[in-house]
Amino acid sequence: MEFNNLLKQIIPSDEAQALPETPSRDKPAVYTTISSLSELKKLLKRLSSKKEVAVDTETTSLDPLRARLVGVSLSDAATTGYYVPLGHTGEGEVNLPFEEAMRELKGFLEDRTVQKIGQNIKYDLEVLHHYNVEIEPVGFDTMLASYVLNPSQRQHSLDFLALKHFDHRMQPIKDLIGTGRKQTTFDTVPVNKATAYAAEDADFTFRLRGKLAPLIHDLGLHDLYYHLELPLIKVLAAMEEAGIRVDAHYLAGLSETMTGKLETVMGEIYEIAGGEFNINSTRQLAHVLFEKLSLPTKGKTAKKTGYATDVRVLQELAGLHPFPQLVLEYRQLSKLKSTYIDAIPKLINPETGRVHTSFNQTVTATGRLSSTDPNLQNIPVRTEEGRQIRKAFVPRDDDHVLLVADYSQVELRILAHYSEDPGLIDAFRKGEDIHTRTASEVYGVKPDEVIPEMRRAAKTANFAVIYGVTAYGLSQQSALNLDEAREFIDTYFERYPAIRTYMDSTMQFARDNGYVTTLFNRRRYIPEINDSNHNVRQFAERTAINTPIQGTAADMIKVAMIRIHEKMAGMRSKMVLQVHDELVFDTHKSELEKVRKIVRVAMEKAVKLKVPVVVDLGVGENWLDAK
DNA sequence: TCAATCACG
DNA sequence: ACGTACGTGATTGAC
Repeated sequence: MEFNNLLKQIIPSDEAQALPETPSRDKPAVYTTISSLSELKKLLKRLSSKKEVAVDTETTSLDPLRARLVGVSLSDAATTGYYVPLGHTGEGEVNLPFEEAMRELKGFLEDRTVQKIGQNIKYDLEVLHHYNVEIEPVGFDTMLASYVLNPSQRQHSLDFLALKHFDHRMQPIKDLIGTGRKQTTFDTVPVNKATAYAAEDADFTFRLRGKLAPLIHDLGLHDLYYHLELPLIKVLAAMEEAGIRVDAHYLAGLSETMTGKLETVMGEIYEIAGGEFNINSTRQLAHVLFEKLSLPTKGKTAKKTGYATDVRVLQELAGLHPFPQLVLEYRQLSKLKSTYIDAIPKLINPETGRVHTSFNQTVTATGRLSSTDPNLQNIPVRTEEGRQIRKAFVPRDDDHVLLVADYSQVELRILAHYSEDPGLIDAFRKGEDIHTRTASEVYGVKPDEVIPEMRRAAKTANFAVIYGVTAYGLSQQSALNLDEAREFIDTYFERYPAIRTYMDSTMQFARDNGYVTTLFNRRRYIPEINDSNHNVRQFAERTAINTPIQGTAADMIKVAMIRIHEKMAGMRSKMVLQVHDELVFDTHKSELEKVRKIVRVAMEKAVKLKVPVVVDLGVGENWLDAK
């Protein structure tokens, strides 16, 4: 039921009259079940003369690659919607004949004269692709539009957007399929109820386009939206469909090894603790560390609910007692086992034998992608034990190899571009090792006199600048103490003076406008930049510094991905993963040189910066060896 | 559902 | 004198 009507029932009618009008109040929505093939043909014939039509699919699963199609809904005007039942399984339910109906729908969905509008249309693309149906052209995605308008907004669901933009409460899906253990699938929903639900989805998707498209235009987001984010949808859909092969047999072996190691470490831990306890429980662990063993505490947890036992604390305590080191080992091993070694094989799709992550395009505040189910953007690489897990990611068969391409120092190059700092630009133009150059500048020694310790400090400082440097933060991350960190930063800005100017002017822009932008005009609002609370304001300032840099890097790789996808059309090789500054390709051996060239050029020429953009390429029989 | 922890760029 | 790195997602325990 519509929200204003709900209110009308509980407040006096004269007050209800004062509520703002919405179209649905004036004109009740008409949602129609399409109950025969001839009706479908008639409808699609009428819709084929429209400029744009909203499309939505109803299925049996949130996972588009496992989902079976249950119905399709369409809308070509506010307050109207149509539902085409295809796979309802309830007793006495009437579906359209599947093959014939799909043939008609395919003709319409692939009719290039009609722009298709969707909400999270990547999902519908993947579902329909399973039935050999494309959606083209994709003219608008309401979820993606909402994200581009405000990437900090937590929700872009249709329910949320209908409430926000139309003050309308959508019918909850829970009302149809239930929740928890009693949850059913959409195919068991009676057709009449399905129509009310599904047609409403298409209706409000259509209406939202009318609201959001002008906003996209008004905020100068046209190019970002129509030439970057919207075309990326199909690229991501193809990557998700392709998936990556995982060697489950190898991981099973790793799991056995890990179990053995864990048992050994656990035994040693219980020995010292004088009895068994749950090492995973920070409360129980803190009890053992700080009461039984009387080790000194190193501060509270973030929310101050207890004493911290994180890696930094345990590393410090490791100098005093053998126990903390064992806990560190336990933590590392159990993390790898539960999060990766045992979890990933469960997500192998039995049909394809591969893992198909979901790349989310509407999550991050900066414009980056995120990856879930499983997250393939945080596969271990930093420790030796972790690297063994990377080896499990392999080419699809013996005719393929993995090709990895990653941007070299892309965020620092973007900083050089934005700040136009002469020293930073000079270093990149000469192809110098940027961290050695920084160490040489700050410590005042020749590059060949830079010792590893100096380079390490310089490297940390270079990252710190991108994050919005503070002396305290640098001292926590490096071997420098607070005073040394202060001095290091002072000297750093003496050597790279334009960086400080750039940081100041970025913060000033944020204070004046309430937002910052990337090179592609992606916008992130930072209202806290003028907050009266010092901490809140400083956090906002670091965000203001970091977002244009991280966000521009995200823009760049998205441009490259679209170009690469176009250039690789019809080839056997597939782009399969993106990890922020890295792309992974499952490459047919016969196409290796061609793919290499396409990828290098697309990535390096995605954006013209004032410094060279450099890409490192590697090839191997698994993800680790290819890097 | 939140907090703590830790995996990645 | 403030209290601090930027951006994510998954697992586990505790309530």
